[in-house]
Amino acid sequence: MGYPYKDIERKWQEYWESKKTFRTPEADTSKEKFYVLDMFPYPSGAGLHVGHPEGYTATDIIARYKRMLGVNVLHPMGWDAYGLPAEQYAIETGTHPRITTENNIKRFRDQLKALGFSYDWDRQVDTTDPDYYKWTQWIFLQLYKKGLAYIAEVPVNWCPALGTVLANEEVIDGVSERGGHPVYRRPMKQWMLKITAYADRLLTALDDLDWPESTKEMQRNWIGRSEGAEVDFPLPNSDDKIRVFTTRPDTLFGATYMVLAPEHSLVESITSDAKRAEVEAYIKAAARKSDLERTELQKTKTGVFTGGYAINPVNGEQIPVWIADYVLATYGTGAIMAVPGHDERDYEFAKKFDLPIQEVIAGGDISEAAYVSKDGILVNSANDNFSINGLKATEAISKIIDWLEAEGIGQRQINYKLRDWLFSRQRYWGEPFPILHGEDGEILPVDEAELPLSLPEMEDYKPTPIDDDEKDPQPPLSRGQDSWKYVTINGKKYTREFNTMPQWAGSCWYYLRYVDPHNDDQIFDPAAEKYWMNVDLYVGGAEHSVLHLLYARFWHKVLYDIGIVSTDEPFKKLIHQGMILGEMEFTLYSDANGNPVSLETVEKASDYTARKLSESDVEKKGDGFVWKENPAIRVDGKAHKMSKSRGNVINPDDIVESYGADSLRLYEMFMGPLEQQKSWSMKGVDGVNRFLNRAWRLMADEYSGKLLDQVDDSAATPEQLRQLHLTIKKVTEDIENMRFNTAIAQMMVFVNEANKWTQRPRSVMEKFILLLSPFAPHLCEELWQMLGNENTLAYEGWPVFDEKYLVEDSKEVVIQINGKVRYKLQLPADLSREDTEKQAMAADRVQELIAGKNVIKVIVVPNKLVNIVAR
RNA sequence: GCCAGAGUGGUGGAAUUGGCAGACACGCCGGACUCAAAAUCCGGUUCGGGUGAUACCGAGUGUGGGUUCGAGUCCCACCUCUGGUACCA
Repeated sequence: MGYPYKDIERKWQEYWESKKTFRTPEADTSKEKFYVLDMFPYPSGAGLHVGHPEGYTATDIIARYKRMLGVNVLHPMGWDAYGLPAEQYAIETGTHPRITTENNIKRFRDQLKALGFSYDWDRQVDTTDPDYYKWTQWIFLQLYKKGLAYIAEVPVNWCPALGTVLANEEVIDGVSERGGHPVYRRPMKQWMLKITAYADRLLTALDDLDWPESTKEMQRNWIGRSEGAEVDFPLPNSDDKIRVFTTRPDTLFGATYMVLAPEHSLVESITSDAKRAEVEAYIKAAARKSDLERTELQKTKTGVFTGGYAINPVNGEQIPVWIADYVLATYGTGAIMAVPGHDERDYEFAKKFDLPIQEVIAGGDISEAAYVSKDGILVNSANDNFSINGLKATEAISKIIDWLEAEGIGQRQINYKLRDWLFSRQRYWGEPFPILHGEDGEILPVDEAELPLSLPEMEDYKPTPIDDDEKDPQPPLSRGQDSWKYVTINGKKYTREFNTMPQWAGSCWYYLRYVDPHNDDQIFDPAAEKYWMNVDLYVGGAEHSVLHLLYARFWHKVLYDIGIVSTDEPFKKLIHQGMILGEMEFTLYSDANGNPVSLETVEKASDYTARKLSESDVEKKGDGFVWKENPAIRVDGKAHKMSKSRGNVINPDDIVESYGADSLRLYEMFMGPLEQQKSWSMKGVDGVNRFLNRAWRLMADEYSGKLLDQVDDSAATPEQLRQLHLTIKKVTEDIENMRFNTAIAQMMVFVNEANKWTQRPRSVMEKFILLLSPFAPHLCEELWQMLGNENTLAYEGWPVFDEKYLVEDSKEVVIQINGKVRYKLQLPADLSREDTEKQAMAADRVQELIAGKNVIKVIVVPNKLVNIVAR
């Protein structure tokens, strides 16, 4: 039933492919360009998910629209193909990850082609292709040469289950982002990238980006700039000092004790003999905790006294030094001055261990809780030659820093939460580092001419299980063939680096390779880069708000500094498509005896049995839903994330099969605003499919596909032109603003109107087809051809809106009395303010409504409304 | 806790300079076509009054206040939800 979408879609996909309709035009500086980019997918074995076509359809509409405006469009697609699943599959089955990856890529590409996206497939990139990762390795060498890549023995996030270390950004709530395995801290020798050198630039450049505010804010928080001071606390009987970082040096007089991170280098020397056993036990226990345990146990503070003291430099008091794991070794100096009166964490710690609490800011009550404020006045903050008493915090901060600097015991300091990027992984399926290690510890970069450095062939891809805490685990590449592992240069023996790069490496710069993807001699032709960059529109999921988008910006800035790219930032405008949830589900809970219970009583769903209800079993009541059989019982109504275990996954292939690609595209755009989270509805797919059928039947016979007699060369009526131009205006504006749902709504209005016409002028219908074509390209190409056009419509001029067709002789003017609509009047268009008021007041109905009242005021908005204020 | 965003019919959502709340679609109800069903077409559909049917009246955009001739839209306070983040000194 319905229009023959299957034949049409196959036909046009073959046409576009064989004619290379969407080949990217050559860089031509005399022509405007538009670079519209999707976040390239990881080609997983599960195939395409309905979330993918959401963003891809949006960018495809923009790309097709821009082409019709005569703009040169770059609209590419590729594969972020390194990653754990292919490797894990290889470990289980022995299939080489390259094979798995190739198969998955083929499947993904077929699925994307079946959706009619206008990608230039000749420009596809694949991060696992040696022709591509050659240049990923090349960029790494540039980073190394700039001193931005270094090896360091650092505390890392070690994930035993994955057999690899992870970047801070890949650890969420103490478990790995992929797989949710526990993560432990341990020191290891690893490659690091000095992203911290770019912290300030990464932060300030955010202000000028046309990005979602939430994403910019997340990056700001992640970079975490804070201004303050470093202050030295001398130790008695020693030349050592404990240096702390604080954002509140104004509270220095309130520092009554100090805390070091358990890993701090001074812990050993400061600890008294009497406390040594206790301190060592605490350090060991802290090291053993996973980040997850550390996070979970954060409610209660732990720590031990070292037996040592330090001297508060502003008042000479000896204060005790503790160690506690609430102080992080990786932030600031790994040590803090504790001001329990004015910091919640220090307050809690001081209460628990009965440490003194000193008030230095008046205005709060520190007998119950810390008073954390910058509004109070400083008290108890003076020594023999210095005082900040009576000042507000902001003034006191700068005054005391000046004093500290003059005395040589402290200075202004800016700190960032951002850490250097841990860049090596103990995995097989990743880019090998182009680095050689001499036996004497020499680090020798591989000559650029020898790139790409390919992965060695191996049979066993398993990560090495950690055998003891002392030795660093050896990555899989250490088990490669000797011919790969060992290199002799000028008689000197070298061993290759056995770590591989993280998955983020390839995605840090793929958007640059698209401008010139087959260049063997250089990373890309600078002229092509200059023409196509920046990316004008970048669409992808919000889950990449920090990781990918921060790393890519970092690499881009480095490439800019060494003159490889011409812009400081890669992505001018960024949009996140909202997640698509499964269909709305209603759940009724029953207790152990099988009696249905109301939602309020269900605390842990596991104690109750859940039963799915259909929409017809429930009824809306108040904020929620109740069970129709017993309206006293509230049921849970919610849309959930699509997941295999929940069984609510929608496969795009099935939708294409039973409704066609155009319906899927249109539905995903019609669901609601692109950025918003939405839940799937099969009924909604029916709706847009019905619309496409109606559009088809305006022009073509449903079954034979022949052009209808009503479509002819007759002259368009003013009403037809009005409807058409209304639609041109609305659709054009909505595409520009990426409001696809309302653009589609307007086209539905047009189809409903046109359905009533007995004659449908070809000139009008052609324009409508062009408007619809970015959304439903297959259907429109077919109709376009049926109307007698020979070529693809992909490069036809976009219909131009003309105001003159919308001019009306008369306008409906709303008459309000005291702000309420009471009457409507048809008045000549562009009537003056005075005449509008005169006509409105003259109307019989208006006189009737204001009879017996005093007219106090009349507000007139010409062509629109008259509000009569009467008492 | 903190940061960001959002609360509109039975449902998804419209209403971007304050000016007819509910476009468009789903669902539902009624009708046409049909032996029947599907598909399709036509009409109705915020809620509550009111009417034979219109007309008409009242209420209504999370809650409470405010500004205004006029508030979904602006201001203040609060509630709920979604996403992010969490000992960052």
